Amino acid sequence: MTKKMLLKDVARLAGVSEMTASRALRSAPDVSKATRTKVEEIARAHGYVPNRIAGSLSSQSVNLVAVVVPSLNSFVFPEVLSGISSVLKQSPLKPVVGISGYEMDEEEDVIREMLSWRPSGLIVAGLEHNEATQRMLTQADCPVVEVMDVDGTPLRHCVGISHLQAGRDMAAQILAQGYRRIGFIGTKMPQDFRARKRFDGFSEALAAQGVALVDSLHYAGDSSIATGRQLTAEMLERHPDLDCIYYSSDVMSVGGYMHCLATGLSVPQDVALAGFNNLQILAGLPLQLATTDACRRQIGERAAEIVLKARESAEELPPICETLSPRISLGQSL
Amino acid sequence: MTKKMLLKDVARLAGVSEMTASRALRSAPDVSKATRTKVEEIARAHGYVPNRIAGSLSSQSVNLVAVVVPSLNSFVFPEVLSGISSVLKQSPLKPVVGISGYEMDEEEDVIREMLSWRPSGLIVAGLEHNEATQRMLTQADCPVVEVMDVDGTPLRHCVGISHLQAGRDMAAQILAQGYRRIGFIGTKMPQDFRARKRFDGFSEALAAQGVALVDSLHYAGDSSIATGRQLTAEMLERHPDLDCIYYSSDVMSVGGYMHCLATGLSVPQDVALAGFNNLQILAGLPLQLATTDACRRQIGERAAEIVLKARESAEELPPICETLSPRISLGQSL
DNA sequence: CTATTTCATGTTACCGGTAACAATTTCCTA
DNA sequence: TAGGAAATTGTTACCGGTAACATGAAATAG
Repeated sequence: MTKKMLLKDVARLAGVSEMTASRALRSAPDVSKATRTKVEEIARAHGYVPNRIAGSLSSQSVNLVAVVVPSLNSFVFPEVLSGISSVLKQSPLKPVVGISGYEMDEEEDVIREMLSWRPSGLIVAGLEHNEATQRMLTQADCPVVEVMDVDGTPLRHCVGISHLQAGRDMAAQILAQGYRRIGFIGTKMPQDFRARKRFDGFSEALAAQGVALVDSLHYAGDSSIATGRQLTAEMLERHPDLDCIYYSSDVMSVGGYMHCLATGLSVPQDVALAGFNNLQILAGLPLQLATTDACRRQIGERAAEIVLKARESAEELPPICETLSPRISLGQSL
Repeated sequence: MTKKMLLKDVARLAGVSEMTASRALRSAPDVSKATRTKVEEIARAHGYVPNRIAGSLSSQSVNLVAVVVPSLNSFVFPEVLSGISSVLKQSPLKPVVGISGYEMDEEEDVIREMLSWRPSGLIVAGLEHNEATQRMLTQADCPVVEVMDVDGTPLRHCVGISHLQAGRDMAAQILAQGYRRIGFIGTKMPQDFRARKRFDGFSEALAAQGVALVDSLHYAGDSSIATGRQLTAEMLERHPDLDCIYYSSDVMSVGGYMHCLATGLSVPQDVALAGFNNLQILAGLPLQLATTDACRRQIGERAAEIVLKARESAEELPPICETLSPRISLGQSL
């Protein structure tokens, strides 16, 4: 109705000072029941929406936690987010998401933008950042938690799994099952450091057993079922004798499985398949595909807990680095 | 290094006034090349991150566009978001996402929170909001665009498709193919108004041709391939003679297809399947499933364009309501 | 060489709340 | 019923920038 309701308008209408109105609306203590009710009523009736910009500037506190992830399409980050949200719900903090697009410079911009709002915490995927970003994160006056990955040097707090080890472990499983003619298919490979680490751990562990990768494909584009299928077809055409393919993501291994379904190859008899992440799309397939659970939800939860703990403690929290243990499930495809 | 760099610190170090430093960092006009360079250098060297809270309070402008969607898990909203982002990239505006969880009261909270930051625009999925939310949106002093759906009364601007019509159209296609024993499977049905509308349009159009739905399942939980498979199994057990199932989402129809693969039913000979959204997961399957493209990306783009246009125009933009035309693709499953 | 612009920089006030502290009122207790 | 603690409300200053206007310096004109 009216132009803009300000706190002073609410206060005037309620016949109290701005300060009292402010306290009433924030349900701060030291306001009489009667006054509080009256102020709240008036505020509601007039659709007053407090200006948090002013409030935050004055109180020097912002109830937001910045969360920076590479992408929302990949099926993997929504679950991290959901872990974060569920923990933050017990607090006044709210998550705000920024997308870095697997690009360090984009990440720098996004993080600068988020920090410029002085959030109460920052959760960022990955340990790899450009120099400017590292400076910002080090100097940020809020807790910073790097998540997903622990292979590297955390700036301070860190929650994740070792992707190198995940790659090695899957290699061990695959070797244990007797496969020897093995291929690897990955996406976003120059930019997705974690996929890269899995690849490194994987091929290293194979090599340690005297097994060389027969073929590997590093596709620059996004992962999708369609590309998984496409790349699998290509690889199997080049090497019809492959007995196992390890993918950088479940999305891709599902694509590989679709190729097998479409061409009548039987899994794992003709070719074994293994992915990574334990995505929801694996559930419900006719065949259970091998994968590694990346503990995504748990990572989100722990990261949020660290932010909360840091907020509560008076002095700066000592660095925390949590390494979670991903679980491999062999399913029926290995 | 130092505690907190403020603009005044940068200014002092550069030997200029705060105002000049401010202008230099915002690349405002009226600053000499030399001064600008110097200020920028000092700011960068000391890792100065401007305080946008203060800046926005003073300039009464916030370069953020609030985007409120029900969920990020459903595979459908990331693409809307991506349309929004791509358009906003040509402007200084940045999207900020909020999740309403298919709950009107949660939506109210999220929208209040977002509006309290005084964004330059608000894009919200759906036309259904509780009363308090409607009031807020009406009184908001920024352009508000309701997206995805046009079946209802937009508050002001609106971009979407008619889900009622989408349901009717799919019914027509299914009837045209000669199917008569038809079932429907939907999820989130009390809360997902758009799925509900498709169902209504669908059954209405069938009824108009004298065909009654043989069975329909309204599942409260989230849609997933696994539940799609599960519910399909249940429905086919109850009604082995069904010749076609229409799902509220492609995720579910993929689940149905998985059931058929697993049990040896052939699609569409034994049972025809149709979904909705034209999600990316459909690509790469051995069989192309029938679906309706919901124009998600385009919806995001147009919504963002409306926000930009409203921002540029001096007076308030007249209401815009754009109805996009979803395209059905029959694929090979009908 | 002075008057008039133009360009670059500085000054002042204010954005809309809230912390900190002061003042007032209410409520007890002796 | 006075005196003091407790509960409530008000006053003042300030958060960290930026708009608007004022000022000073350099450039162009006559």
